[in-house]
Amino acid sequence: MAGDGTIGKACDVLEQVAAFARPVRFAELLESSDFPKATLYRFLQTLTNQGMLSYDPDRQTYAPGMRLVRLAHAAWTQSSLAPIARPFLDSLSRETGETVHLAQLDSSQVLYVDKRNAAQPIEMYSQAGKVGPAYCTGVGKAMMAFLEDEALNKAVSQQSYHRFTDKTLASEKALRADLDLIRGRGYAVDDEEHEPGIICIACPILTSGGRVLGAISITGSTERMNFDQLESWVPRVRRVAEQIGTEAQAWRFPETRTNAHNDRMQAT
Amino acid sequence: MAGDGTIGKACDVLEQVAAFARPVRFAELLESSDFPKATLYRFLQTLTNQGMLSYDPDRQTYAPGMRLVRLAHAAWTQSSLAPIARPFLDSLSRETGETVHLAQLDSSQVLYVDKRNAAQPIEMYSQAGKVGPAYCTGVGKAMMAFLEDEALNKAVSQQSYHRFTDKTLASEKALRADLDLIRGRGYAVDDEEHEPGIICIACPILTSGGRVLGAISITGSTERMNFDQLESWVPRVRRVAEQIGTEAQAWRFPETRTNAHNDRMQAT
DNA sequence: CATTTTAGTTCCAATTAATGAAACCGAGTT
DNA sequence: AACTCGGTTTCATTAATTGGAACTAAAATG
Repeated sequence: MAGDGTIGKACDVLEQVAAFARPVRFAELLESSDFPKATLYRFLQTLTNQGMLSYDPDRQTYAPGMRLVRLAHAAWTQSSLAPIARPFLDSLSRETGETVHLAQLDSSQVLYVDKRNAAQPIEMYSQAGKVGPAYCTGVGKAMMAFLEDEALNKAVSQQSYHRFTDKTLASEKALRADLDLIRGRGYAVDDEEHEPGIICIACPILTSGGRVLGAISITGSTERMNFDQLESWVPRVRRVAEQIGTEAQAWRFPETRTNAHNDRMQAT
Repeated sequence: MAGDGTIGKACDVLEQVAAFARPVRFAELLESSDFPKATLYRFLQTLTNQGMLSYDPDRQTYAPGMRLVRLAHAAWTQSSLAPIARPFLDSLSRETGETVHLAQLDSSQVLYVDKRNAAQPIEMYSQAGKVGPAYCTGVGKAMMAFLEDEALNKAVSQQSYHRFTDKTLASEKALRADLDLIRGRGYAVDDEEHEPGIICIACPILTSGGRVLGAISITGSTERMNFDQLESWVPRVRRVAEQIGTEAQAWRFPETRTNAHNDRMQAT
C-alpha cells in the first residue's frame, strides 16, 4: 500500500501476519509477500523482539503479539468514539433491547469500536477491533454517504463488492444510488445485504461542520421484527448520534481542517 | 528499551505516545524523548501516515491510532488465552457472581485480556488491553511466583514498588517472601494491596511442564465479603485454571522451548 | 543408508534510507 | 517592527537496510 520507508514496510508485514487469521509459517508469509527471503526474515525477527509479533518456537509460527493489545487499549481510550459514546450506547441498548453497534471508518473498512449485545453485558475486544465491509453494512453506508467527494470516491472505489446475499449492492453504481438516498433521508438501512435474516438501521455521527466521525446502528433479525419496528427507532438513534457528535467535537474532534500539515499527512 | 534499528525506535515512539494517557503535542513528546527534533518529527509523520498514530490537526496532538485496534483484535484472537478461556470465565462468573479477570504477563506487567463484571459491579477499571502492576495484584503475583529463576529475577527487578495503599508490598524483599508463600499454597491473594477495599484470589495458568501462561482471579470488595468467602472458591478457580492450561497447551502453547532460534529471539 | 529437497538462517558488499544541525516559517507577543 | 515559540524543511553526513547467494538442519525420497 503506502511505502514510507522501513516503518511502512514493517507495518505491511504486521498487517500481513494479521491477515492470516491464524498462526502462520515463514514460508507462507514469504510467498504472499513481495520481500526477499532475508528481508522478510529480519523483519519478523525484529517485530518478534519488539513484542509486536509472537513466535511459537515449536510450530515455528508467527502471530500478532500481545504488545498490540496493550497499545490498542490506549488507542481505543484516546482516539475512538467509544469512551464518549458509552453512556449513550448503554441507554440505547436498554431502551431497544436490541444489538447496538458503534463503528468508525478505517481505510475504507468498517471498524467496530464498541457494541452492546441484546442480552449480555459488554465484551471488549471480542467485538471491538473487528472489521467488516463498508458497502453492505448499515454503519458503513451511513458513514460513506456523508463523506466529502474526494474521500467518498476513494472509499467507494476500494470496496470489494462481494455478493454476500442476493440483496447485496454488488456494484459501485448500486452503492452510489443507495448513498444518495441515505444522504437524503439521513439514515442508512441494511436489508439483509450482508447476512441473510439480519437487518439494521444506522445513523452517521457528524460534527457540526458535517465531517464524518462514525456511525451507530441498531440490528435485528427478520424473524423477530420488521423494518417498521426498526425504523421507529430512527429518531431516537439520530438524536443519540447528534449528541455523541456534539460531545466528541467538544472533546476530541474539533472542526478546523485543511492546513498545510493536514494536506501532507493525507497525501499519497 | 531494546534498540533494534529503525523499527525498535518506531515502537518506542509509539509506546511513548501511548504512555501519555491523552493526546499529546509534539513539544511534549520531544522533551520526554531522546530523539532530536527532526528525527522525532519524521517518525511521527510516518506513523501517522500508517494509521498507527492519529493526528488532530487543530490541536496538533498525536494519539495512538485506530489501526492498532484492528491489529490488536487479531492478536487477541490468535495469541491470547481469551478465546480458549472464554467458556470457563463465563461459568466462573455465573457461579460466583463476582468479577473475574484473565491476565497474561507482558514485559513484567499484568495485561488483562478478558474480564467478567460482577453481578453487582463495583467501581473499578480494568478492561481487555489494560495493563496493571504485577507486584501488587493477585494475577501478577500468581504468575510471577511460578516463573523460572531467570525470568522471575527479571520480573521482580522491573517492578516499580509504588505504595498504592498501606498494605502494598513495596519492596523486592517483601514481594519475594509473598511469592514463596504463593508457590507453596498454589494461589495468590491480594489483600487491598492495589486499591483499598478491593481483595482478590488468583491462580496461575500453567502448562504441564510448569511454564506460566497466565492467571485468573476472582475479585471482591471488603464491604460485601471477607477472605473466607473468597478463598472458598480457590479449589474451583484452581480447577478452571488447570483446564484452561490443558486446553491452551493442546491448541496453542506446546511445551518445547530452548532451541537456538528461541534463544536468539529472547536475547538483548 | 545415501541423496535430494525443502525450510529456515546467516553473510557481506552495494545501496538506500535515516539522521540531526541548522535554517526556515508562520502565528501570536512584546 | 522585532522577537519568541512551536513546528517544519533542507541537505550533506552517517548508519542502516538490502538481497543475492551461500549455508545448515531436517525432512522427504530413492
